[in-house]
Amino acid sequence: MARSGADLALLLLGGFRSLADAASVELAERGHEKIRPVHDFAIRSIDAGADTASELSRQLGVSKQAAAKTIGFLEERGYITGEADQRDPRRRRFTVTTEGHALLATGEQVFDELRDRWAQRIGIKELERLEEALADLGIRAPSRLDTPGWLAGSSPE
Amino acid sequence: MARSGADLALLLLGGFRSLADAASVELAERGHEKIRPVHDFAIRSIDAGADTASELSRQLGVSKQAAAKTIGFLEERGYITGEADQRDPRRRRFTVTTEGHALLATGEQVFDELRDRWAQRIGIKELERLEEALADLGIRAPSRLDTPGWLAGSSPE
DNA sequence: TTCAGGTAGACAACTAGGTTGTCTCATACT
DNA sequence: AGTATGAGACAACCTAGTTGTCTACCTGAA
Repeated sequence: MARSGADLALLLLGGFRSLADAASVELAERGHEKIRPVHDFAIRSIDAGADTASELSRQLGVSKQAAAKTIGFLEERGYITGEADQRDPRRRRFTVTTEGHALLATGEQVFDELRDRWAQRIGIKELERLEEALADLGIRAPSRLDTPGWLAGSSPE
Repeated sequence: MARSGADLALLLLGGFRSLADAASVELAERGHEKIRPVHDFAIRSIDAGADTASELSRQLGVSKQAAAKTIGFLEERGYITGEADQRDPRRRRFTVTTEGHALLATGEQVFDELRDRWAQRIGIKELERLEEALADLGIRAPSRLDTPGWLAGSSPE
């Protein structure tokens, strides 16, 4: 039973890590290796219209160079494909490939399966209650997943 | 309301980040800047007897070099102090200073205050229920807080 | 009593994933 | 036309870790 704030923080981190690590393994087994959340987010952003490096960097809140690196990785892996913009030759416009959409779908599926497994352990009602409590606390998806110093600036401390 | 596994993962991460970021700010305001969780863990380990770099590295599950860096930081900040071992001149033995214990106490306090704030928002019963649900899922403190690839290998994907 | 093996800690070089600054070049406003 | 703005690339750097190699020293066994 957690009684201290630090324990609560560790429970939340542990819960996330538990899901994340399991998902990582699952994804690798299904042919998607070395995928990080930022890749998923990037693909979604591109799909949603952030189809240039600069625009993606704004969407993800990282530097243009970081976005360019991510794009490089995704293109190399075949999740997105790029070609020069007709109207503005400076730009390269990217689109999500079938492979990219498959990654998104697989990722969703993997997480849903993990959630189902949790529901079996503590009951769907209890799980929904947990989700609701967190939502009630106004928790939202972090704008950035990483950030040097995200752990750096904080935590079980 | 979260219905997908990915959302659940983001809620947990968001919850942790929310606590962690707030704690970071609080700690800095109370005179402890640039403190990371690993520092807290390291100090506790040293206090518990892992008083050399090598032993600390084993306790924290990182390389000796990483442990040595952490020790260097903590010593420079005055949280720990070291002196040569009488019996084995290779070793430097470290002890936690008053300052170090103060950091631990402040950290605990900060997290407890943040938890109290959450309790006020959703009620202590609901919060305890959340904690219990996570505990029932067998969630435990991650053995390592960081690990290149902790997010790297996984997540909202 | 010597000597082999293991351990402590330091140094160097490397990796990953970001950062900032500077540059070129092309578009778009005035 | 001319200037401001934005795209993308390059280089250099940062942080927090890694591995490999080295010396110095302890310890236990022949």
